[in-house]
Amino acid sequence: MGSHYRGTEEELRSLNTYIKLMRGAGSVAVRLERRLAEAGLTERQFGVLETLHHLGPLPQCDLVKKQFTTGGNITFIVDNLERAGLVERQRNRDDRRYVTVHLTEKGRERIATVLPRHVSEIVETLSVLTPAEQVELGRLMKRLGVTEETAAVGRR
Amino acid sequence: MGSHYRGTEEELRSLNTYIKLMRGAGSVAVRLERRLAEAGLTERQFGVLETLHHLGPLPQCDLVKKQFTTGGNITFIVDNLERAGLVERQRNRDDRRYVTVHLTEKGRERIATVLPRHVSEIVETLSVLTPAEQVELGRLMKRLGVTEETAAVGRR
DNA sequence: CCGGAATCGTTGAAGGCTGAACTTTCGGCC
DNA sequence: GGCCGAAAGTTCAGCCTTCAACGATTCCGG
Repeated sequence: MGSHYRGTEEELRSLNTYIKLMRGAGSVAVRLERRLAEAGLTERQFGVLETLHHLGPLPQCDLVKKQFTTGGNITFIVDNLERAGLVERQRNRDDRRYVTVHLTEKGRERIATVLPRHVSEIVETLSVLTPAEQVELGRLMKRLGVTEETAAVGRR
Repeated sequence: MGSHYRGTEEELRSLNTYIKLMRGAGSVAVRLERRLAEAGLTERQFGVLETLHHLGPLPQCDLVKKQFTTGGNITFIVDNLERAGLVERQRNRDDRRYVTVHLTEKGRERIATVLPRHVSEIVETLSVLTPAEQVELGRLMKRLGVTEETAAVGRR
């Protein structure tokens, strides 16, 4: 759809914005994922660790809501984090349907070192925009994000 | 990283913008992918068809550059498009390393019906912003996208 | 108290993406 | 001409994601 679509002015403007939006967001995402990969974490894995870090142990259903993903996916992610020794599962005693996920000591250390680095990477990435521009970008993107029932996904 | 990160004002601002950026971009992408799926196309498949539609037959290496993806991925995408009868491969006679991909009649029909629908979906999605806001968003995202060698990806 | 409905988590199939190793083919340099 | 390196595609293993089907557990209305 690059530049060669013949259409109305409105269409060309929208397409142009759309392309830049997707390319830019992809560029930012790839850059951050690359840094996380160096620490042996997926973006989603990082998200789960970070949520547990700030909110404490949570059942998987809560992680589903926080991470905007599916139950099967959380099972998969927690499987991998557990295999890496970063979290542990614990069946809830009161309501045996729930499985509480909590950080291990290793998980706490990992997120404690990765989080600050990740934050500064984000700051650095966005530093090509002035503070006012960042606020404006946030405002515009929020309007785009709230569209109807499109709840899913925080990456891609 | 939702709202509970303690840091400098700069960090909080950047994180806030980052969250909204990813959520918004994801929301837009999911919405559009859903519509393409109804037509039996992946976003990447659509991208390849659309490129061939506008530029004519191309070797796969050119598709790699246009679609910002990897060689293995293009092979995979073209495999699927070929299996669906939408494109055909043709080994180049002058330089037998190249494989030229061209649309079939079925592929031409498919892209001819899907493209306009996709464009209007984009227009509708972006219509929550005023024309001026769209231009501004494009300007900001372009600055974010051009960062260094981060060439990859047009989605996520 | 009991049976259906809802919730939580798991599983497996299917699809897509990446990166690295590999084959084939071509170009250039001696 | 012959060899080396570069380029185009392919293949494969590994990972991530979704979706639908399923078992386990709890809730709730009658």
